Amino acid sequence: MRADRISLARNVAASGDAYAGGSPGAPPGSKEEAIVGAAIELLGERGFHGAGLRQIATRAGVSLANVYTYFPSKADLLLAILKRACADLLVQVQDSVRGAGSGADERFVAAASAYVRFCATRSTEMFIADSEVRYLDPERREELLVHRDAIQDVFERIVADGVRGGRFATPYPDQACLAVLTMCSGVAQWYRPDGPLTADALAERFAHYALALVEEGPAR
Amino acid sequence: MRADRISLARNVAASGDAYAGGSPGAPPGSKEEAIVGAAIELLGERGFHGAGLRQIATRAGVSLANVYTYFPSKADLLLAILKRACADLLVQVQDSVRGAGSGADERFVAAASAYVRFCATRSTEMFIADSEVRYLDPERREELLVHRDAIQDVFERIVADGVRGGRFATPYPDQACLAVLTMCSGVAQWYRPDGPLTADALAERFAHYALALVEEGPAR
Amino acid sequence: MRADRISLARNVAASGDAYAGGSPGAPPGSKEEAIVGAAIELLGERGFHGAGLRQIATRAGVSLANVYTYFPSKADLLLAILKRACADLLVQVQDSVRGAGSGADERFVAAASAYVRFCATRSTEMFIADSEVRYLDPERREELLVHRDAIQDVFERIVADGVRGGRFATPYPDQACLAVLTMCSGVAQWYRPDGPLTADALAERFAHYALALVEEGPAR
Amino acid sequence: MRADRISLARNVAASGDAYAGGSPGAPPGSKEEAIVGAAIELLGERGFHGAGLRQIATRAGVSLANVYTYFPSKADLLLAILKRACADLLVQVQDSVRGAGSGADERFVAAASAYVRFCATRSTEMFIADSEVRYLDPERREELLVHRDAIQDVFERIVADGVRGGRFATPYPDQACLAVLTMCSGVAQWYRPDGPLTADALAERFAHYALALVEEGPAR
DNA sequence: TATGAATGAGGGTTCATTCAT
DNA sequence: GATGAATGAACCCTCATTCAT
Repeated sequence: MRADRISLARNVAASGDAYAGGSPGAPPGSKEEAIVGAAIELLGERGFHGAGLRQIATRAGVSLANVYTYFPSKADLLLAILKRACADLLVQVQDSVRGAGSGADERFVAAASAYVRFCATRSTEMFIADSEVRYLDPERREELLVHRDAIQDVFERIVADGVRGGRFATPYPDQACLAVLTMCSGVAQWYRPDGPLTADALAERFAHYALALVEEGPAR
Repeated sequence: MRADRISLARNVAASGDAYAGGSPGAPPGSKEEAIVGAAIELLGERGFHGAGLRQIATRAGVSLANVYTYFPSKADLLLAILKRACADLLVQVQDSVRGAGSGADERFVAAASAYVRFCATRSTEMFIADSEVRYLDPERREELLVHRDAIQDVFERIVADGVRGGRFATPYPDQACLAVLTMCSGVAQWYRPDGPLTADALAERFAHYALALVEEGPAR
Repeated sequence: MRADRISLARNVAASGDAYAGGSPGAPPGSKEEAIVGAAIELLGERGFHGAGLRQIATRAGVSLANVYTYFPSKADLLLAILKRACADLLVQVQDSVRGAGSGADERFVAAASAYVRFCATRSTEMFIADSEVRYLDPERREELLVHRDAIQDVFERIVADGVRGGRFATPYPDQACLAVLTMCSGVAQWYRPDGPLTADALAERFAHYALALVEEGPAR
Repeated sequence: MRADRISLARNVAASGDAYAGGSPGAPPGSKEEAIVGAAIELLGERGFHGAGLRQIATRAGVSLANVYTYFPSKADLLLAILKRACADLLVQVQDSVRGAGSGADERFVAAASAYVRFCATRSTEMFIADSEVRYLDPERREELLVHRDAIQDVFERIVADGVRGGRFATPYPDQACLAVLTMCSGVAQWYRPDGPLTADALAERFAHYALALVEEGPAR
């Protein structure tokens, strides 16, 4: 087996990529930020039920009880992390689309590559978002799904446009969209910043795959 | 939003698809089988750390202590489940490939559709395999990765063949393979047997996407 | 101040009178019995919210977790204690009434003295019953109130009889009953077995007071 | 069961009668007064160990830390409440006695009815006084018992007078006194201002019972 | 094979209290 | 006077596991 091969199996969820900030909410250097950072790490490593608040507090250099100064419950801590990540992702995708040309293919590539880039640079959060949402109670989960559906909408609209305009030949646009998002989201499961590909290279390549999935054609 | 849309976000990991048996090991109707079945359900619903042995035992209609008659630890129970699923998957993929024509594209379609079909019919187990392997200790995890790498190998060999024979145009065969597997594995996260697509239809469609990803071409 | 005076204030709820068994349920010498005994003591000393399960377990010589082998929750432990006490009390009062003569005054004296005797001999449990019921959730509380209302009924029926027969002159039979029960129940708050009065002497005296409250008269 | 019956069991310690002021110490409208009021409510509802300072502060509309501006500890807050209630009670009983005729029976009725009236109008505080004193450390408890013994003294002196003058026939004056106080104190456990009796009516009736207990006789 | 009892460790959460601002 | 932040201890409860029966 070649040593540089990215094994789908062997790359699942190691730990360690630090929380690098993003959208505000917690001033950098604050205890709240430390808690969020530690929580992202530990939730990524051990999952929602496997990560204890005691460990999170310890890693954040904070007393256990003080976590409750910032987050009323463990579930709310998870929710806060995921809401921020989803909001950031939506913004980046939308910005990327806005900055692209007017063709459906250009906008689609922009969306997909922004999505993949985010899954790579914020991989732990995106990984958590995929794997731990289900442990939120319905009420909290709904808060998140709004964002996630919004993102899915962005893709589906572009693809629908592309199909209408004859640019994409896929006979099942939404199915294809789902396949695209599934494929791209999977990146968060195995991407390592120290791997053979940079986030940008990865994004470019997956955007290429995405185009293939919607069967972008030379039709003009 | 159309009612029949498959929301990537809203379909993550509900519970309930019953364990229907598969490879032997536990005679049907036995307590061991009941335990495995209950464990699959609960691991799917609550994850490894969220599912307690008490709940598993209760749902299986077995006393807690009796679980230890069949499995020496919780981790071994998880391992047993995943090993069986991976072995079954490997067998089905290999059988399917063997039953296909000799062309790389035919074998590739056979492999991908068998893979997807398995992810759909045994979705809970495959979902667990994706999300909970990481909680196994390295030793036990290694037992599993052998199977999973074997499957990845099957795909990579076919694609390499196809590229050599000029049937597939992808410039990065292994990357494409990874994308294919990621995309197909994702099916286990959102497939519902009561959804709009049968497992077979889904398999056919995703095999089609898979071909697109390796850029199967009309070159001959 | 005379040394032998019973101060209403100074005798509130010291601790220590051991649980001496009563109605079955837990075999004597069993861990369950030890838990119940320790719980009675500690609930008497510190109240429901003040008594920790750790202390109870420790005093019972049992591990904390093992308490849950016998009682599914702290509230259920309290409930079990109170149900048993109330049931025992009802039985003793009814037995005592049955064993008395047929006159309302005789039956009333029998009931009151049995009641007081129980409040004295099982003072801790009766004290808890008075002071901690309110911390039970409505559902569990209702289970208890059935018994307690049954006891109140016994008294009210006898008094009503006595009034009808001209034996009791009280113009407000139920009010008087309430006063009687309040007065008798209060015994559990200050009675000490090492005090100047035996339980029997106390019972006799309070039965006398009770008669005064319903204004038992020389009418015949 | 008649709907208007006062069930001894069902009337234990509901919550809610507001603190209406009384002796000074905290200017009306002040934060201190709000804290005391909220504390009375919550101590009545949940008991000393069940009522948290956070809840008290919240209900008082005050920050948690600010509670410590007025009371050095939770125990001191309880002490302050009970001292004030006991002092008020003593004053009212003494005033009532002073305003009565010179006969032992008149003074006794005055004392008892004042006592009951106080137990009814300030029922929550009196209820707390009965049920939560025991959680005070000995030192603080002693501060209270002074007041409570003083009240008991008032009754015992009157009864002793009455016995000496042949007005009361009870052979055990102090025992009877204890029974009277127990019975009257019990009012705080079940009296509801929206019940069938006004505080005044109740006081009159219980004073009547009290007379019966000391066997006030037509002897002259 | 099957089970109830037993346990140490740890789960999330709340406690009364302190202190710098 | 007033507050948000911070903490160690304790809360009730559940965990995976063991063992005698």
